[in-house]
Amino acid sequence: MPIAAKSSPELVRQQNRALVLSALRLHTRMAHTQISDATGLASATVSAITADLERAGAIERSEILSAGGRGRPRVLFSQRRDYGYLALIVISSDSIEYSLVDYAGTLLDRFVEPRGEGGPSLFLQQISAALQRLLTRSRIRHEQLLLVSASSKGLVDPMRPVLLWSPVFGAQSVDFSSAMQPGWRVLLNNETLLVAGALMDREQRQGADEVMPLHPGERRLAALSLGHSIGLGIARSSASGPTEILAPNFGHMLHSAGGGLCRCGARGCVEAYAGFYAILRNAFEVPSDTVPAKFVPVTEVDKIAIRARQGARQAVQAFRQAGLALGNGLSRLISLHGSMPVFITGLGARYYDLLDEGLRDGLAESHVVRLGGMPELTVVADEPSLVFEGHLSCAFAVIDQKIAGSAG
Amino acid sequence: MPIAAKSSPELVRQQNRALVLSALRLHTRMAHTQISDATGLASATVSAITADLERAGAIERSEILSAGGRGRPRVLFSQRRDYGYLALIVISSDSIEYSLVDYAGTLLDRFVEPRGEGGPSLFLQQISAALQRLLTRSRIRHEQLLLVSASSKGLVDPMRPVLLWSPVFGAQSVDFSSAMQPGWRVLLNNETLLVAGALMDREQRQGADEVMPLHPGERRLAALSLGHSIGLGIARSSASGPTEILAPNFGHMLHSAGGGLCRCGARGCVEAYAGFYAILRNAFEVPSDTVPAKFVPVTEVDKIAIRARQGARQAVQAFRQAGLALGNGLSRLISLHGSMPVFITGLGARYYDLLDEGLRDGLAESHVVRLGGMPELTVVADEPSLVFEGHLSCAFAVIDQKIAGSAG
DNA sequence: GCTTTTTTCTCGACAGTCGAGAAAATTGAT
DNA sequence: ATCAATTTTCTCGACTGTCGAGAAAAAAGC
Repeated sequence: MPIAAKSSPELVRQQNRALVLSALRLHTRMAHTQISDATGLASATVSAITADLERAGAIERSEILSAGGRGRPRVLFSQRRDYGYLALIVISSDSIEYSLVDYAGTLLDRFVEPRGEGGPSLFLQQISAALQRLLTRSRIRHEQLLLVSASSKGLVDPMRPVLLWSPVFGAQSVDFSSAMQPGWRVLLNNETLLVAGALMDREQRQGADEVMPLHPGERRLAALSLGHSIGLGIARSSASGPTEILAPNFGHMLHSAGGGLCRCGARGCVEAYAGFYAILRNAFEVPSDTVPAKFVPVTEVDKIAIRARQGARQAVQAFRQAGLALGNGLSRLISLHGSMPVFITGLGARYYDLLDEGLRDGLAESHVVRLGGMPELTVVADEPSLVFEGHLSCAFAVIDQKIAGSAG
Repeated sequence: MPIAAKSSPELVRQQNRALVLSALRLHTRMAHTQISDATGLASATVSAITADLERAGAIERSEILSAGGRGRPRVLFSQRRDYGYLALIVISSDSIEYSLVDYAGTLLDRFVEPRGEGGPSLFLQQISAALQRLLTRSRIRHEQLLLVSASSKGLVDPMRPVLLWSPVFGAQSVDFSSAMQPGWRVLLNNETLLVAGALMDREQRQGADEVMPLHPGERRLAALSLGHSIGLGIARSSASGPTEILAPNFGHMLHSAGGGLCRCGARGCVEAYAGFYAILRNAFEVPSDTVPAKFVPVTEVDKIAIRARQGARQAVQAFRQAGLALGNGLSRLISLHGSMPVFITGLGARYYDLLDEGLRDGLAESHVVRLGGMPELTVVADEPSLVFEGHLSCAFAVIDQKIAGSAG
């Protein structure tokens, strides 16, 4: 019931250890004095903490000494690459990508498997076997795996690693913890949530080129991923506490009551207007209560886009419909979450020229936008890299937190 | 740029002082041992902190000793009523209520003024004069006023005490800090936000009848205020950090693109279907692009409700329309903020029997509700008390935070 | 080889929490 | 009355933190 938890000197040390680790994550190599400047901690405190972390095996002194200038040469600290390893699982509708990453964040191995047939339990068995393979290929022992980080489109339980709804399995929930070896911790996040996290990370990294110990204040952004399905992630870096990221159910938020039939079985979802299958449906004037296509090759949508760019009325309309649905949806997002810049990504971002007008019109209809102005809309390419960055960011945040807590 | 701020022993003490103050706020009178149990702090620490706070003049030892039982009698700590005072301003569309409250939270004085004519600057002058009167009537010196806490319907800047949009002044922004004497701090919140805060407080108070130092985990709720305009507040008590409350722009979120004309000038807002004027408009089959009535007496809506309860088709439809708009809106809230119980309050809550069906139908249309189930819907009476409680809760949180920071 | 310069490291002071036990104050039994 | 029992409050020393200052280290320049 206490409004806040009690505090103690041990917690202070924990917090400051985490602070040092996060600074090191940002700059990869730092000297004693740099750490002190970046964190605002006194030099003596930095000494104590780096000693802790060195003893715990998480960081090490680099051999490379920074040359130039006179005076005692700096000794650089950096993460110990072999402190432990991280397995990433990027799940898409037709394949699964597995990656192995060391504690310094460098990619060691990667392979892609086509996604097998069958229900959740077979799916989890496939993943379990692939993880096994990932480790044996690089001769990594089980205990060295710090964390497994998985991502998928769909709705994820914010607390447990359970997929509550996904394009492939629908409402059949998938519990990833059951695919893990005993002792492994697993993280499951929505894919676009990771994109939002990565974008926020990039912004903060950019803002902190010069070492600045100032507080950034509140900062928010949204990532909108366009494709067969529609994903949205929000990142909020509040002044107090760590940045918070969430993936609301944007794609299946109600766009228009009693509207087009969606893959999820409901009617009028945003996705039923802006997903690839919806664009296809509208472009060919198929009745909007037609059961959606299971899968639409991008080349099909590309064809419609070409026709639209040539001015074909129905194709133009299909994209405009999609833009309007997205714009109305974003206006609701802003109504309920406040204004924030929106970054548009995913396969569908290549049609942004066709979506833009409808999107802006859809936004402009609402009170908040008329009042607070149009949010910044930016197209950002290379979603896969963003997903990768997001995985690292989330996973290492968890891992470093644990190190800070245990390393005494 | 640091992901989190650095920590230090001084901050620990600050945090723990705030903890003790909040415990005292909850239980009003506590003995040394009770404080220790409730906060989880060691007895010795409690001694040090109570000494601090006593010296600062924020708390005092009660004369009343708890009788019964043997052993050394407890000495009870409680807030010093005359530590300072709090002025509350509750703004509604036709009047303004001023209240004076002491540091223990008891109401000392209250009066209501009809709201004058004129623009923002006259409005602020009126408030300034009334505040002056509030203080002189109770012989309170300026320095004894710890905080001014104001509330209004409409959209409030989350950082500064500025009303960005209000039913009366529209988009003419009103900066409350300019109505304050130098040195006064002012808090401005949306009215329904305060209701949400108060409801969350009640829940936590209820859960903590027995002293329990356990963490409550994440808890969320929404307050929906029905009336001439539609207000929504969300309270989130996360495990880390204090409970967060926000008032998104729900009433003017887009309900239906190109729909009924709203007071705000936009089309298709939730309010343009569920506000009193909208119910009136629909009940009399007035075209939905008619400029809304400035003010609708409740008795008018009461009459429609009576007709609806007698089965008059058009009246029933008007309430059903309102219910649907609210239901669709809440489904979007849940899509973007996750599922949470909704508490319905405000003058319009008396028509809940007429709204319920449309509301549930409007909710049921969406994917999230089909997946996660219908949220709990509860009607809660006596909105003014909730607003008052919310004021106290927010204001004292700020005040106690400052005391914890400064009392050395 | 010595000074200058820059960085790292170490030491003592200070602030905070905690557990244990002393001190205080009341009840109840002798 | 007096004294033991009981319960609460208070105090003291141990421990863990952070911090500033200055010592120690190590390279560059003269």
